[in-house]
Amino acid sequence: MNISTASKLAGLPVKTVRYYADIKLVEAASRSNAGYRIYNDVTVRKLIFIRRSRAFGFTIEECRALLGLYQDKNRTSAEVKRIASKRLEEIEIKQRELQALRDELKHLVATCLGNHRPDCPIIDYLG
Amino acid sequence: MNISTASKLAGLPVKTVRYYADIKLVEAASRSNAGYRIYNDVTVRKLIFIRRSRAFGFTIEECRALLGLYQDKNRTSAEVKRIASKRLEEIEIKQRELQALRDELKHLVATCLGNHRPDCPIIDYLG
DNA sequence: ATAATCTTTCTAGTAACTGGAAGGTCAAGG
DNA sequence: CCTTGACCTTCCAGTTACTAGAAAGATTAT
Repeated sequence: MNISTASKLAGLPVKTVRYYADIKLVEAASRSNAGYRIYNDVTVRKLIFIRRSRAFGFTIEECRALLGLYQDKNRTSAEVKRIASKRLEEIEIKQRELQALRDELKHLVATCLGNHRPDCPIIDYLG
Repeated sequence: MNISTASKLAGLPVKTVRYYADIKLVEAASRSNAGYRIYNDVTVRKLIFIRRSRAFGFTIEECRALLGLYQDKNRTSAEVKRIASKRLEEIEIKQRELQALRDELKHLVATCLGNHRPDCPIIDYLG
């Protein structure tokens, strides 16, 4: 399987697939005579795992840890839960920040007349 | 006023103050005989404006636009409102994404026993 | 005079890719 | 056999918004 096939199966851009091998997040693919990368199902499965972990906002380093656990048959679910809980907490903090931001900005936008005059509560607030 | 004083008044790190001049977000400060940057209140005011705009998540380029409007006595509040509304919409999109993510991750974390055994619904889901 | 605390410039690193150039390979059609 | 187009390779640079650190000069306090 060439890189573009693997990339389609994994749902990742070709460049990203190469990149993940460059940073050793997945093992380097073997090569054809011409030097083309050859992919197998196991690596594709890992790429999918990474894509989904990334979609959850796990950093590459967290993905590396999760991937280690994914492959480690001696892992404990407690380890996995710890990483996921940490991420969950980060998400919830971000949510509260965004909510505060939104409320304030929404208020400003609502107050601004948005007409041809220069008076603007948004600018007044920021300045 | 030296850079560290300006930096304290603006609530920004010294490095950041220099950086904002490097990218011409604010005008370059004048210099003392020894080559030290000398700051005035007007620039400090702009730095504060930028800091607050950044805290709202406006990008540097958006700050540049807002700063232009901030200084432009012929601006219309409609222009400002447009930029702020766009940012508001981005925030709300991000909020919906985060909410979906949180719900899913929270469910996974709740389902995971988090014990010494390897069985883990989080890993199962990701893989 | 000396030490501590500024300040300067410069380079390079961060996260996680992405874009593009220059060139080699492969399969299909004429 | 040749060409065309789609693939593949490597390498370098750019993105965002700073931040870290080094080497060296200036200022201030004791």
